[in-house]
Amino acid sequence: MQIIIMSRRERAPKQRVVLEAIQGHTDHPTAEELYRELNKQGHAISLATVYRNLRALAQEGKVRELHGAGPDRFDPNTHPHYHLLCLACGRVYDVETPYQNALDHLPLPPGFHVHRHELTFMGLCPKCEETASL
Amino acid sequence: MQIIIMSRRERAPKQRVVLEAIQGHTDHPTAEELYRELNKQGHAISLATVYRNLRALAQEGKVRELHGAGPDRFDPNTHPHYHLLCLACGRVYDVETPYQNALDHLPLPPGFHVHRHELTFMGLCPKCEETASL
DNA sequence: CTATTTGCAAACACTTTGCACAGCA
DNA sequence: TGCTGTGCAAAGTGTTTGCAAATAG
Repeated sequence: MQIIIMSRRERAPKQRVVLEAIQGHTDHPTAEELYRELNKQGHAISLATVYRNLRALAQEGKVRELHGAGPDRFDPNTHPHYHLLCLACGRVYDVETPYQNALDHLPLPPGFHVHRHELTFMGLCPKCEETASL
Repeated sequence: MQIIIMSRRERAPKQRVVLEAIQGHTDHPTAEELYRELNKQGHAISLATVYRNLRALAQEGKVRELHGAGPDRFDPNTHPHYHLLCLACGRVYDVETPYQNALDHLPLPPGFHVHRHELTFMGLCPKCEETASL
């Protein structure tokens, strides 16, 4: 059990708000998307603060940054896991497949050391598979 | 010795120059790096043209675009293969490991279709493994 | 002559930063 | 008081684009 005593207000309220917002997502939102969502919900917060807190949370290991074409996306799921990028719409989905530890122990040229790997499947999502011309 | 006969001039000379330049690399250069290299070698070419031709070559499948933190990188090796990103210096290396076809046939929720996958190992390169504080 | 390619500079998309102020200890 | 967090606008980085000039067919 944990007892939390706050002397009244908290230290970095916007960071908590950003973290809670992204934790409500499985769809890997961009900073801009979170910013718009928060303001729509009545939280007065600037885009710069959303960026600052997302990057800070990433440093602390509480969210993960995803790079690709277009703006960076953020993932509240920090467990090792994989993604599927829809080649038609650009959305990023989580993939349940267990982390393939073996891949981190493949033989490599001397001097190289693998900490972990990232695996992204490229394909089509249900929403796009019919429409797809690609 | 090489004898070159051209019917006079060619269609998109700068594109050929860009392609040849990147084909001389295994280190996944950025557009800026290629631009500087070419001009150093005496080819008058603009950065915009380097970008335009790299993107065009990518569409034609003659080079591959790599996204990550910082500027996009370009890879003349279009065969399916993997990369190692050095977490210390940011350089990207090719990894010889054979393409794991099995990964493209893992069970997924209905409606998802995998075309291929991209796998990036994160770790340290020989140049950084000693220096590494990370 | 018409279509394509290029350079240049401007525009653009995304992200970070300087600074002044507000909030908390 | 002094340190941290925030907003705002400006600056920064990486990339694309409009347009006119050059070049190819």
